[in-house]
Amino acid sequence: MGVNIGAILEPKETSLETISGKIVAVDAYNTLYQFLSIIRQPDGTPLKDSLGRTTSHLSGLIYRTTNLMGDGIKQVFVFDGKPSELKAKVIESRSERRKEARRKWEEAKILFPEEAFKYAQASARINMTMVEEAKILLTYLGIPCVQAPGEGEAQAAYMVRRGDAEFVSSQDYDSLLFGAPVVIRNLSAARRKTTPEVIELKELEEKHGITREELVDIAILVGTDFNPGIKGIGVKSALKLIKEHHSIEKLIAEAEIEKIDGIENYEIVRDIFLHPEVNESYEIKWRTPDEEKVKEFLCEEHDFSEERVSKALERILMPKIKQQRRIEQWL
DNA sequence: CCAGGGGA
DNA sequence: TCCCCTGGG
Repeated sequence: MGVNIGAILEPKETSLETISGKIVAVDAYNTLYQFLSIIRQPDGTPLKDSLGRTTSHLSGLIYRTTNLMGDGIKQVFVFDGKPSELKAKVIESRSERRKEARRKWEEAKILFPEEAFKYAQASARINMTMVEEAKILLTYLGIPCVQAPGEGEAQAAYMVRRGDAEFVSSQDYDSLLFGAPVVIRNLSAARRKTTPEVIELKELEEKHGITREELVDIAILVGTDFNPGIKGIGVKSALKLIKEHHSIEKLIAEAEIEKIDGIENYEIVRDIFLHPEVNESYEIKWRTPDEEKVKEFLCEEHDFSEERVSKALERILMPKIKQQRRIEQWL
């Protein structure tokens, strides 16, 4: 998933307190996928309501969003639009991979139960219903949703560039290529073990002495969702090549690479990252959460525990009053 | 993933 | 308070 440039990045640890009061543009698809693949029983079965409908994505959403809201973090969810036709190959191969994983999952459930979970994870797929349900829940929570015409990460990056948000929240790095100044990873509830970390585009450029255009060319050499990349070239060697030659054109001209298999369409891919299609007239507005609607949707329709949902909602309606009391007592 | 309880 | 574990839907 996404582009594999992690090895040349140096994420900096941060904290929820640092992010408090700031706006985060959340890569919705990435987040939902994460929930769907991880929130499962040991045998790989996702959470389901009494009618057998999957609810893992809703469970993840309600608890995390309310936790972050309680910590004073504002979220706007950005949803994917139509995928580029160049993604057809990737989509096809992912679909194949999932089919194979599903088969292995069924097999493992009987023969190697301890392996079942990982195959279930690999077979996870976000469908249209899940996306619609997520939008409904977020709307009831008063969290704005922005629809991208194309790539959600491109839209989120644009929103940060415009100053409408401070970070893109995603586990993938693609939004850096789309020009997001700051990406935040591991944004989750406070008591998790993993700490949130930020990657700044400017720092990355300065550290390696490259421009974003060059970074995009590095990614193309390695492989993106829009092209396979050159076999045998990882991010380290791609960085070295581009630092030396500055562009794929020159790299080819100077005959440094023998075959261009896997990067034939590099000009188009480059254009996708540098000039993506975005919606410029979105509206971001936070509303007061509709407690009753949230409870109706989650508890009545999807069998969530009313006690748990109420507690989650309390976090947004009384955000961190405890802390204030403690300070008052001290004074 | 997150909630909540139990034990150190 | 922290860590670990189990269940959540």
